[in-house]
Amino acid sequence: MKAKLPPRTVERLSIYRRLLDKYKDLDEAHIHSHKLAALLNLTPEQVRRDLMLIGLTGNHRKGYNISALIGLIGDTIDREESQKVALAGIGNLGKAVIGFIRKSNTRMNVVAAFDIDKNKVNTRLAGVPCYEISQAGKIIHDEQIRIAILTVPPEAAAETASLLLDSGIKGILNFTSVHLDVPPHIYLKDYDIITSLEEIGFFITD
Amino acid sequence: MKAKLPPRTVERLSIYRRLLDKYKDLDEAHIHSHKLAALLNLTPEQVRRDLMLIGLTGNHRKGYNISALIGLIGDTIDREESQKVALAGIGNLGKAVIGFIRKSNTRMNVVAAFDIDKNKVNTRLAGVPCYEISQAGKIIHDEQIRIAILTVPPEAAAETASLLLDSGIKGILNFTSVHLDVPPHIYLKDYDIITSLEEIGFFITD
DNA sequence: ATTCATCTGTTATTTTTTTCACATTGCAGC
DNA sequence: GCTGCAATGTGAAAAAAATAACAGATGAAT
Ligand SMILES: NC(=O)c1ccc[n+]([C@@H]2O[C@H](COP(=O)([O-])OP(=O)(O)OC[C@H]3O[C@@H](n4cnc5c(N)ncnc54)[C@H](O)[C@@H]3O)[C@@H](O)[C@H]2O)c1
Ligand SMILES: NC(=O)c1ccc[n+]([C@@H]2O[C@H](COP(=O)([O-])OP(=O)(O)OC[C@H]3O[C@@H](n4cnc5c(N)ncnc54)[C@H](O)[C@@H]3O)[C@@H](O)[C@H]2O)c1
Repeated sequence: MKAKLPPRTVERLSIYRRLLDKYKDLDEAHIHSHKLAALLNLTPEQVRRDLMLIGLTGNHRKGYNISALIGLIGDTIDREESQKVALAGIGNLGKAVIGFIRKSNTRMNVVAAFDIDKNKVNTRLAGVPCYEISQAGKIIHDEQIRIAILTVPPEAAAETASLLLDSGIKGILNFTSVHLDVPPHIYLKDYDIITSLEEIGFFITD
Repeated sequence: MKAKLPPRTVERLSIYRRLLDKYKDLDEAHIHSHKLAALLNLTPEQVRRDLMLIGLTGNHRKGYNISALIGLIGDTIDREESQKVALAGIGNLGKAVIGFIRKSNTRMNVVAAFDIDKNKVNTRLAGVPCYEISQAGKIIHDEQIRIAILTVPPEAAAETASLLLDSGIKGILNFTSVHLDVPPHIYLKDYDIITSLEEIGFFITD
């Protein structure tokens, strides 16, 4: 299991599942590659190849069975059980992110949030317990959390990241726009809205 | 001007500039391709190729002049003057995004925010005026805003997007996780944190 | 002034990703 | 039960992106 898949395919698989989760209750039990492609601005070939790579066989007439598809994507890209996620920095962005993940139907499970601000600790946010950042080491270790979301202010980014890594975090989603120097076995993903905006600005046509 | 550049290169150019903006005041006037690459987890060849594509010539011994680099990236990826951006949905995420863009040193300029909640309109957020969503059409048209950020609740996404497009918006950065059906000449960029997290979950190694 | 190590600029190569093309399959309708 | 249309599954081709390789440039050291 867990064959070597192209990163782009993994990304799209996650997107297929998110889209189809909304479809699975209503109307059809099956979907065609070209329908799925049209919904996501992809090509039908791309969709078929992705599904081929995970070994899903569609019906030549009816298309792909939606619940089989969702199930197999899960078997392919999810770990055994739901994965625990920690979040550091309960500001506007942190709150939005926690709320969003909680509302989404995903196996990513935010189980702890950390902040330095005493007013924010010992509360719950969308069901997630908030702790002092000083407790992060212990909690991440005890709960075996391996993924962290970093939404602290830029000044605190480097320091907080190294604390997280010392506690056993293996992957970081970094929103701080600060470059983090992480060892090669750590999976780091940066997201910066400015980059997205500038790309849009470059490619729009009047 | 504005040669046909690969999307990946445009993305990285934006990232180079954001990083180097922080460097330009202090220490060195020049930077080597391998230094820049190391700071961003890229290869030196990739950096050199990107800079070659925009016609930047480095000094064979000292590397690239940082201010020349910043200037040329601007000449390449920016439009004439700063670009106006509108934001719809002043919730937690919307507030975080406005604050972030305002603090960043970018030519992307958020000039209007819209919400349906009467308590939020006629205030200012990090200097950005907030209006009723019903005024969006007029303001976007009058101010000739062409880029919009969508941070309304999922239920309102489709409706708000079509309002924005009708008002003259050409590019949308969509955070709602709802699929938007836009005409082909509109540049749509979706961002979904769940996809990023699931990708991290798939690629981390224990 | 010359040597030399090091870095750039660019062509060539490899790898990755997407698209094409089409044989094969399954079902609806006759 | 055939027939034919409309899908899928997949090798092959093409395009895009990343990496390698190296000639030529430059300034530091002597
Ligand atoms: N990448 C993007 O697209 C994007 C968008 C918006 C914001 N951001 C960035 O995300 C971060 C958070 O933004 P925000 O608007 O939520 O800011 P915020 O100021 O509202 O929240 C920051 C939170 O971090 C807490 N904090 C401060 N130091 C800490 C520490 N050492 N350990 C733990 N918590 C600490 C603060 O108490 C606060 O609650 C900032 O770095 C901002 O630049 C990025
Ligand atoms: N993609 C991501 O990573 C990500 C992360 C967090 C949140 N989100 C999404 O972003 C959106 C906003 O999230 P949030 O946490 O800020 O939610 P929120 O509820 O705090 O804010 C939504 C805002 O939109 C306003 N609004 C509602 N209907 C509107 C309309 N028709 N026109 C204009 N404004 C309207 C509300 O008054 C509110 O101020 C949601 O769709 C959420 O799912 C996405």
